[in-house]
Amino acid sequence: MNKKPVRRSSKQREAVMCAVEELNDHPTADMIFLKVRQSNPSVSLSTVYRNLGVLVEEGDLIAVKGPGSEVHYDYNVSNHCHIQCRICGKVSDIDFKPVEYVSMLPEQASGFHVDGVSVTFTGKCSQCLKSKKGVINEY
Amino acid sequence: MNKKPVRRSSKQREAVMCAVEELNDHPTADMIFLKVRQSNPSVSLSTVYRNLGVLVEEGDLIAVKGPGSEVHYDYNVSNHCHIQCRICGKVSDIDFKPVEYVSMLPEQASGFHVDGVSVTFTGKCSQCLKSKKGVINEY
DNA sequence: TTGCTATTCGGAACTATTCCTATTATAGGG
DNA sequence: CCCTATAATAGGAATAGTTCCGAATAGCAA
Repeated sequence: MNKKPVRRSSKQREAVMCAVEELNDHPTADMIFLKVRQSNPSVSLSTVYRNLGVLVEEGDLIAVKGPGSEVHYDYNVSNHCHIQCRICGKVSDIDFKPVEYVSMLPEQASGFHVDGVSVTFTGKCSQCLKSKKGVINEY
Repeated sequence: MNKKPVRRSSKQREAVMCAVEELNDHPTADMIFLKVRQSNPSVSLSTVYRNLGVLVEEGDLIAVKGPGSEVHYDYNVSNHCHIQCRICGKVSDIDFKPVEYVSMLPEQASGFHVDGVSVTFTGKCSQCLKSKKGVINEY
């Protein structure tokens, strides 16, 4: 029945969790990898990815997908949503509780069993409003 | 200053747009490619991608990103949102108008100039609720 | 028709992520 | 404290989805 494995602790997993908290700005896997490497140079990229997956599965992190191609990770697992800059890809928190809408919608969802919402705003951050670089992804 | 090119019509672009409409169920680039190939076997995958990009840019299509890794395309450009099945990846429309919330939020967005929202629900579709396959992406 | 350049095909390149394999580390008994 | 089962690791290969490139073609304005 494919039961989930018993979790064991590991230095690497702790280091990954730590890095996300210290970076404190919705880092990508690559940014986390670089951060972890600073204190723990032998950690591999695949270890970072595997542990991010585990931490998300355990509910210790949230994975945030926006218009860009990379996944960002958030250690703030409370009910809130995000905004991503179309130009630099930066992700910020917005204090808005989308989960209130979940309970409203299951019946409209044509046969789906609804278990989550992701509300992601897009726009341009204050820095990118000044400088005029190309857009990373125009939706 | 990187001004955008003058658009020309092309058989291929029309075929791509047609395919999205005919498939009528939030197809991915690959599904669109296969559909276009049926009537137009010489069209290349890169042409499909380029035209999807153009059509999205022109506002003729919407690109939908969910928990899966592929982008889905929607010819319904009206104000609504989506739900995606965690298991099979299927995307469906939900008749709910997220744009009403956009105007509420710019000031909370800490310096961002907000220009869009994407509200995507996740869950399990009726078909996948019966059969018990593995989840494509667990957030 | 001519000239400009947007568009095309086809495949190579790229990027983010996952998978693979041999090795190491962890935790729960005995 | 040692044994055993198996979770986790490093490192690199493999994959998937998408973008890029270059030479050839095609749309459109003059």
